[in-house]
Amino acid sequence: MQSDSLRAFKADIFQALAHPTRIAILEFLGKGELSAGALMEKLGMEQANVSQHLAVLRAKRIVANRKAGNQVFYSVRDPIIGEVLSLMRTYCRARLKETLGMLGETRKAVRVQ
Amino acid sequence: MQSDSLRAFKADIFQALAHPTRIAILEFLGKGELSAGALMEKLGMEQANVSQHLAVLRAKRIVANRKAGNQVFYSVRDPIIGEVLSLMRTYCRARLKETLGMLGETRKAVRVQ
DNA sequence: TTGTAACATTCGAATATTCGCATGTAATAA
DNA sequence: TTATTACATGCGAATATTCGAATGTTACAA
Repeated sequence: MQSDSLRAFKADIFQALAHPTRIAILEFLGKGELSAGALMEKLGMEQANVSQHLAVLRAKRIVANRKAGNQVFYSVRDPIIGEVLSLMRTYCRARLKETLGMLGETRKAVRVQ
Repeated sequence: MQSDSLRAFKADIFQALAHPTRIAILEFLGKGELSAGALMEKLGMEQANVSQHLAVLRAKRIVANRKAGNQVFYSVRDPIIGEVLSLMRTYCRARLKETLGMLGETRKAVRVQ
């Protein structure tokens, strides 16, 4: 049986992944290390906002940060996170496809009417 | 490039997984269909609370429900969810082990002092 | 020293989540 | 019909998350 504290830990990590901006950050970082400024540009969002989301990912130790002079470079600590995101992408694509398929059936039904 | 709506969808699913009780529910359902009452017993929680968490999982279409007379049986719609949880378990176990290891190092360091 | 670029943090308002408690509903038994 | 079992839902308080706006901090250049 699984301990409650392990479940709490998992829930904490899922919570950290439960935001579109943080998912985007982790997807960008999956291709390699990036500075906070580069992430900000790629995301097209406010600097403070990106920094706040990075703080969430740092607090949960999902990303590591390396200072290089003026800049701070971020990277994903464990590649398993990338696998989790990849699996979730597969899942969501299948669900969306299913939903669109259902819409198609509805259209057909309406047309037949 | 990935669409924002796909990321929002993923974030929504992660949000649904971001609670210890819902993780426990999905782990129990991973072994097979269970009634709401059986889940309540296994979880040792209030009926209304379990029902609320089931409502969250239903709203995101992560679980299916089948009425049989007086009871409602729940099941996980897509086995990928089980894979996501399994991967996250691997991740969290590694992180916890790492943390415990660091504590060990600290003890050693203190001892050496 | 002063200035500036690159990030981080704090604060407050808006919003969302979670829980206990009470109540509602559907199926069935008496 | 009335009662009971098995779930679901509505409500309100406590708590957490999120964002923009303002302010700090650190490294380095002038």
